[in-house]
Amino acid sequence: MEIPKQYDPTKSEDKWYSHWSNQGYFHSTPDDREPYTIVIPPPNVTGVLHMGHMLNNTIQDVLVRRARMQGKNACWVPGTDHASIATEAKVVQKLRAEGIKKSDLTRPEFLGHAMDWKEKYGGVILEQLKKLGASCDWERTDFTMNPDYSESVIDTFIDLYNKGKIYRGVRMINWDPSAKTALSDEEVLHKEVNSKLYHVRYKIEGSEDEWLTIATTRPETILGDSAICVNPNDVRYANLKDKRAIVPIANRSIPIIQDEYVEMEFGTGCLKVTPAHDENDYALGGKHNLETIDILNEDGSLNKNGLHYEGQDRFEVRENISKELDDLGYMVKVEDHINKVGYSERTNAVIEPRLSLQWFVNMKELSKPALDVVMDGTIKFHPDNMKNTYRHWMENIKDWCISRQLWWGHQIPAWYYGKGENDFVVARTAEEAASMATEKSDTMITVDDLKRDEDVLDTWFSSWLWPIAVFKGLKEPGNEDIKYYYPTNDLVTAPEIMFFWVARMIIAGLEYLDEIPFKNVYYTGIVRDKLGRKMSKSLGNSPDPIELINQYGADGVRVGILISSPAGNDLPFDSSQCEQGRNFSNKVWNAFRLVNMWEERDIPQPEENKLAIEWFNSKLNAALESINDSFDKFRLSDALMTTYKLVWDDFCSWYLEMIKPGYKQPIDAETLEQTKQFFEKVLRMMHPFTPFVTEEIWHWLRDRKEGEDIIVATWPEVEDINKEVLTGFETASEIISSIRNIRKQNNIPNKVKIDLSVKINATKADGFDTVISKMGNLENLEYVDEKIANSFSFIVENNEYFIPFGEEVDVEAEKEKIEGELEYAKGSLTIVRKKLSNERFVNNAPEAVVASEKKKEADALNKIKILEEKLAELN
RNA sequence: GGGCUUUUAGCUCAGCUGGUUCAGAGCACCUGCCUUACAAGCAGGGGGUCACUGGUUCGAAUCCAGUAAGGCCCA
Repeated sequence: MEIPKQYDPTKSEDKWYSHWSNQGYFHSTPDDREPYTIVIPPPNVTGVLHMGHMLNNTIQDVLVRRARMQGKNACWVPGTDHASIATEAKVVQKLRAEGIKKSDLTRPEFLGHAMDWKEKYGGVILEQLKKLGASCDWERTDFTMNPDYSESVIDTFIDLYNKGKIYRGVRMINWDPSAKTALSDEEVLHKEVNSKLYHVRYKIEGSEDEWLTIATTRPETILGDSAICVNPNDVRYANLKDKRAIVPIANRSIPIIQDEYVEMEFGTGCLKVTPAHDENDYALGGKHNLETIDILNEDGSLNKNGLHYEGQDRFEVRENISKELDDLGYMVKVEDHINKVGYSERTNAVIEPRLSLQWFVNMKELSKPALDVVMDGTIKFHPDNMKNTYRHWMENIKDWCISRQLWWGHQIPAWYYGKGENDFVVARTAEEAASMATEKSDTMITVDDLKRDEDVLDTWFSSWLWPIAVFKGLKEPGNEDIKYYYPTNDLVTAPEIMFFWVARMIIAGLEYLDEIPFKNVYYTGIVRDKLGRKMSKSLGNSPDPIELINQYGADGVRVGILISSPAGNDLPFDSSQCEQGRNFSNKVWNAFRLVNMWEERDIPQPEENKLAIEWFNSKLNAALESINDSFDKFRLSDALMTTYKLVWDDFCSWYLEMIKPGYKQPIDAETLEQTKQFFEKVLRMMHPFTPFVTEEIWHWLRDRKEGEDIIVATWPEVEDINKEVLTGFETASEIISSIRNIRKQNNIPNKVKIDLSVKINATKADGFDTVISKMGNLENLEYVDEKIANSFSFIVENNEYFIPFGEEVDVEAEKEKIEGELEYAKGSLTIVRKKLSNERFVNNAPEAVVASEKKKEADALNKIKILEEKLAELN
């Protein structure tokens, strides 16, 4: 059968993926084997696969496939999260396009639309993962709003509430005026922006023409001012004590207070205090008992406290009011200023600090044990230094705002029966709530009297249960799955998810199962483009992963993405890396074509083949040992690079060339069999990285029975490594390279056979002569006692090698070359002698080091002698 | 402003407890080759004051201090 010269991924990828799937290799059920479990960081249902997912899931698949081959019961649980804000925004947008307003729908109607949307689009990303080769257990695919999962989320809320770890209260929260919901601190991104610092003067109450000047970046909030604050140590403003100022435009009188909180150096040293719209001001307001004047509506426009600006957007007002202040003579000056502004992670709207009644999780107590298990190494972070960031956050943890003013999500199970702040109960069902409310209020309350909290829970309040909930560990405590698979082994995620998710999963795991959720956390880097920018949808600088797969094959992309992505380091991505990956597949494919075309014959095994086999066996095992070590340390790109070099350099460039029979010549049976076994081993080692091409070749290489697939083949064991053979080969390869060099420099074609004479000066190195003969295409290899006149020569380990001159030889060029080498040898001699003449070195350095320097000296002297003789001969 | 972290070849990175893996790898680049598995290839080659300054040491890319420039997180 004709086998194409180039490997075509499109012919094998879908075929093998469905084969694996049909054979049930991805599915796991508990048994006697050691489990190896990964839960996928659930991608967002609104998402499409981007390069970050590619990186993340390639890593997980590599880990899972290797574990499976190691005989572990590998289970990779996939799924998605419901992504409250993002999904609700998408659905609202879609409905709007159809002419439907969310406000015209009832909650159940809206949720119906949202669920339809999820059914239609929510699985896209999981389908895309299949293209990548992800060996997830699809039968276990979960979703954070599946009925069982949802019950666990609600139960958790109720439980934490009953334990007093969830409370409801008025706090300053992050308000997203676009999504019209509260956000947690983690969902706010702070960006540095060019803005302005407005210097505005306020008249001192009761004075003729006495003023104070404040500096603010937000002049629109002036209408919500309830005080001016100065530092009591600020002599400039000592005269303002106990006075009052008049807010411009609003013409309200406000107190001038003193507090050391104010930085004297910043701005003018006078701070306007707006307790309703700034976290720090809110604290000051509480301390000094100030009025709280809220000037904003939930959509970011001004309310009636905004006076004639009512209804205008906050940013319009900023423009307009600064003009008005200027017109009225209040604006002293406007300076350029760089400050940090918070943006909504999801909608990119500028966040408003807003005073609001929300639900919170008290994090102080919960976080303590979660900090400990990371610091004491019970859970390992890769890279390790991520621990520092984790500790810093955990030690400064704030309460977690978990309510969101949205419909898509888990509706908070709180039921209100009255107007009072505490007139509510937390319960699973309305009926339960009614009886609890009756008891609490001491009056008869029915289901009809109750109003359920409108809000839903933060999506992360459900994803933090992921490693437990996918195994129904809360719904059916102690079931087979949770006992077997939990704690999971490794979690692979991005560093920015550490607080959103990693920390909270650890908290939930310890709180509910009294056990960590995973043993290792591998933090991937951020995928960046060539210019170092983070790949993002908005920049449009991210290649479409599916396109890449079509172009280079899934294997090629997997290699391309892993070849330079050490844990925790950013991954500067360039599609040329995928090209390298594609080339790698092709290389192996062609190695297979070579082996495949050899004709087996019952002939004696040549000496050089025996040696080649012995050498490659040691080489492979040495590489395997190093690859295993890299895997253990989660250094996947190192593991891949070692594999890559083993396959390309050692297996293809050296081993196959060493045993390759002459053109149309047969190969002995023993060598062929051994070679196939080697091939199978390297394929197995490659398989986690390049699953498709290895499965394809695996089946070409031999006839396989049902179930003999590489995906379930065993990971090779490290066997004997013969160090002597390895060093012997090193020397031989140096000799072969030197021969090739001489050929090249003197235009001796590779086809032309040449003679090589060897003069042993030191120890005779190795038994690689047959290999050298073959690889150097030698006619004769002989040992001599005297130098060979009229020959090219080179030195390896103090032994001299001679290749007789052909007819036309440039003696001058040869002399020049030798002079160059001589120069170099003399140079190294002076360096070594300088070292050895330093008494303190000789006296203080360890013996071994001194001895090695002495050997260097001897070697250099020897080399100089040989070269000088050679030169004399040429003259 | 606080914490963490990085700086080694054109690019991306290794380099463990200071000294024979000490200046390395892959890619890119240059020069030959369409040699019979592979031009998605083969054989060669060039390229680095290890950010800077000082210190410790017989000896520093490696340890210490400072400086500079980047990155991340938090305020």
